[in-house]
Amino acid sequence: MNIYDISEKAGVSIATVSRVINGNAKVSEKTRQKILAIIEETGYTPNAFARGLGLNTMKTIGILCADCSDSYLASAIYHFERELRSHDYDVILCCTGYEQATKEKYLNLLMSKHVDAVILAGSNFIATGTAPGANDYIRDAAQEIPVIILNGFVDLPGVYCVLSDDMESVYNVTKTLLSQGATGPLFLSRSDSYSGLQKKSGFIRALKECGIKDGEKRVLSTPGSMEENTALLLKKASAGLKVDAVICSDDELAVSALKFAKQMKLSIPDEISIVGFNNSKLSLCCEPELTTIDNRLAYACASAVDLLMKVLNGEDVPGKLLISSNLVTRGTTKANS
Amino acid sequence: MNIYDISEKAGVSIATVSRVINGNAKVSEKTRQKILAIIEETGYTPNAFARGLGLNTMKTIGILCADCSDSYLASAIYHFERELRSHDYDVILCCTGYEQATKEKYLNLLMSKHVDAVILAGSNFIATGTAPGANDYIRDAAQEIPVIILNGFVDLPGVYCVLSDDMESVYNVTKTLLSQGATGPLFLSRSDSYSGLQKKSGFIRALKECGIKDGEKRVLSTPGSMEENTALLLKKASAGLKVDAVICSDDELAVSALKFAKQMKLSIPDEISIVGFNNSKLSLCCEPELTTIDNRLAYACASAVDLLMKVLNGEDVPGKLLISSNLVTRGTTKANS
DNA sequence: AATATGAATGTAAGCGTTTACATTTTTAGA
DNA sequence: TCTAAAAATGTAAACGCTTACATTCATATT
Repeated sequence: MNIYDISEKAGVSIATVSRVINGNAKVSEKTRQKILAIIEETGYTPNAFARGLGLNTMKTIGILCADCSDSYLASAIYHFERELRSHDYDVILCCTGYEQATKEKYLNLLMSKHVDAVILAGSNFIATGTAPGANDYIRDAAQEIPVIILNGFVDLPGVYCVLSDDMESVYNVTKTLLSQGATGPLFLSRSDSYSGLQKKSGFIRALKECGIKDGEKRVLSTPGSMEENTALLLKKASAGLKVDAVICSDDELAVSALKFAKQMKLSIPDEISIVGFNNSKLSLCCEPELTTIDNRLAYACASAVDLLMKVLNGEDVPGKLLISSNLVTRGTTKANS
Repeated sequence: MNIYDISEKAGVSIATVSRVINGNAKVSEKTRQKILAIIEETGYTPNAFARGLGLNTMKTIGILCADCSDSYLASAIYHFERELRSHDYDVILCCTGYEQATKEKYLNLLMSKHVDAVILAGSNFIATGTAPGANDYIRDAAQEIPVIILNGFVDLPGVYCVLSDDMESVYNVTKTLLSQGATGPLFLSRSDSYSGLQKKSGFIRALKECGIKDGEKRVLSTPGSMEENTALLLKKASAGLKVDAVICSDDELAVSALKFAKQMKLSIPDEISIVGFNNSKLSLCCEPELTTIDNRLAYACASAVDLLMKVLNGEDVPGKLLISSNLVTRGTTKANS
């Protein structure tokens, strides 16, 4: 069943059928109805390949993420998909893992499939080290199609970044904890991703303003499993590091901190405060429930798609969009007076 | 940059270039190398649409899931994507939500994009009620392309189901709990999905074998949020229902049960045992950590993709593949003697 | 050296659309 | 009623590939 079959049944040319399908050219109401009826009746759907060949677009957006089983990224993908589909775009998904070479490979793969744009979900796509040209693969891609980055920032033409103001939110919550009397604040982070660095610098700035100089020493980067994280905290504490407030770069780390506090028999939040990040489901599963920074992912994703649609429409948009976060105060911090 | 450019540079015909690209026909080693060098040098990638048009396949599998932010489904998608990509297939993702009409709509949409097969991730794609023809949309799709169902079963030609043996695993764990002396077992479930029903029947069978007749009364279906679930349990308990063992159809429900136990000041696992399902990250975040049924999702997904590849190769494969689960015993049940 | 055979390569049709341009039909104004 | 302009429709080329079939070239056999 192809466009010729339809045109034959309708007694018109394929051009007319095509025009009805695409709805962008004039067709008399009578023939339009007739053709629509036949399409309906036969269940005809245009061949997407042929269409793509002709138009050189397939209304498809590529999403790259390191690991879509990560709850944060999974949520991001969920929101992206919903938003994009509401604009009639398909989503092709690519989980790259965390290796640079793989990221580049899959980005190129998506490019070769002629996606209309690509979304890099997660700040890990941005190299933060000093390796020169580590972000070239993004620059190259952006020369051909729009590139959207969620929670990362690089200043390149054709790259549009949507990020939560992590620095600000960590700064604020740290200030709050310090003002509540904390003297042993700690920042627990997973890696030096772009957003990790942002958060860290917010933390350090807050410390500095309160007269704590060697903030760097109060930043802990930790590799992996919940157990390891808890163990690391225990080790530091037994080595004499005072800990009465832990700000974490995600909720899972906060759970590690929670376990640490329980093992140290510290009462929460009186003797120790804990703050998570992302307001994930996890934050509701703990005892007590986690105070956490809600970076409004759904809103960020919707904004990103909005922005992308404008770009695809040729409108002028800024290369950077900052989304403000909310602190959700629950059981692991003192109520603010 | 297209195949003509390459053929010109190489001084051969486009057919030869095509043969080199596809590697399925004989080309002399000398020309092959020459062409490969030019492809490498120019960075040429074949146009996927044109290719699709010619082959009527785009090496793309559609994955339908209700909600990819659900941690179980997110993991499933992650594993599917990895496996499929290792076979050089792309994944186009579709989150349908839980409404029947939307599921059908998106399935049709994927069909119209000429995906090579479609994976329905999650038992919620199977109607368990008595509505006649509720699964017709699956039957129709399966007439055109292979349909893989994860954790659901319908007996239809062209439909291949990969499921964990939920009935068996719930039966086993229930028996164990009963043998450990539980007299107030409860099955906590989210809805009457296919796998929900399987689990339920395993529970009831175990009860029956131990002389508990009205097993149905010990099955609780609960709608939604963690709070509501906990509240429901509290209500039942205060209405006099004895509860000393809760088997849950997912880990999140188990967390609700955990909260219930804590509020009732029941000691875990001495006065109450709790069993979750899926062995998700959540199960490690609780205090104590959850005993949970590991349905070996990664293995199931890999098996499903294996099976799919065979189907696409025209090999004969069974329509049902059962994956056995493992009980992971942690802090919420007594160690088995 | 002539021929048969098989390997390597080329030619051209086809895949199902979109769309610029050409043609026909309709409409409106005189 | 005739004509000019506008609207509707048709024709055919293009998109970039795959592949059946045709052709050329190399090799082995006699």
